[in-house]
Amino acid sequence: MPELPEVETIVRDLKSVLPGAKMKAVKAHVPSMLKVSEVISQSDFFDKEVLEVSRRGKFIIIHFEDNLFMTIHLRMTGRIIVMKYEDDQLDYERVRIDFSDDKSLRFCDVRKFGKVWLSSKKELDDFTGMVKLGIEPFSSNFNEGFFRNLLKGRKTNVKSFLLNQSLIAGIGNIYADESCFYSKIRPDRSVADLDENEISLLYKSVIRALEQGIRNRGTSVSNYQDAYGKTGKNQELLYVYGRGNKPCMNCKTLLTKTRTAGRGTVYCENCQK
DNA sequence: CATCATACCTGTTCGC
DNA sequence: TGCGAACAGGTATGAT
Repeated sequence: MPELPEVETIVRDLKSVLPGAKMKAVKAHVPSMLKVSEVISQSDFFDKEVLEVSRRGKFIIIHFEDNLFMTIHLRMTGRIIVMKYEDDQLDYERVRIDFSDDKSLRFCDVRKFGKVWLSSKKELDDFTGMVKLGIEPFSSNFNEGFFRNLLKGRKTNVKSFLLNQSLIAGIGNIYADESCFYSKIRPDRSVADLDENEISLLYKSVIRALEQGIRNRGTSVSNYQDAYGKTGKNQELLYVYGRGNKPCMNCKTLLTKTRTAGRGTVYCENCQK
């Protein structure tokens, strides 16, 4: 659920409220969800100012002065809310970080898959697992040629390829299915069978799907909300994700729901070849 | 190395 | 209506 567009939306929200604030306290209601690297302690962050907020794949990175970093991954049901300082604990609140200026960041997560890491800059990549991430879809290096080279020699199917974070960072189940529909390619096709035209179309479709998601402040299909607790609008623009057995918006054929790459996958048998 | 299956969780939906 | 099974999906891990 929270995929690149949802995380990007939250990061933009955080950029407008966190820089300049100083961390005052950290409280992990579920201790296993807060990981502190061995070379620092959480008290090192106290009174340190937030310099900037950024994103890498589906990771949220909060950069503090003195080269200290707080990294957050929402996994599937994670949510971040920035609110005024209050003592009330939110539903499924797992980690609470209080800042100066009456601000409080709450990390809520029904299923407890999400994580918060505290680390120095030096160990940031290895400690969080970000080191394994592939290219950013919106980096200038990610052009059609790069995409073609990524596919070269692989035998996996299109869906698995798109979901593999070590190749391209940020695509999840929603945008993978939508990208396949845009490019009229079945998700279970082998990438080795794609012709030049299809590769080109798939590349453009990935960018189009992610851009549209960001423009609409994310897809709220289950419980995704931005940092202010508001839902996105992209769910109104989905062609296939979550629409199994409903008519294709293009040809009215009932959409097929299957399992590919271990995920629920929806596509149109008529439109996608 | 590449690929695939499974575990991690818990609220929701489905089938009988 | 009630209850248990299946499902939801991002990623680390282990198996092949």
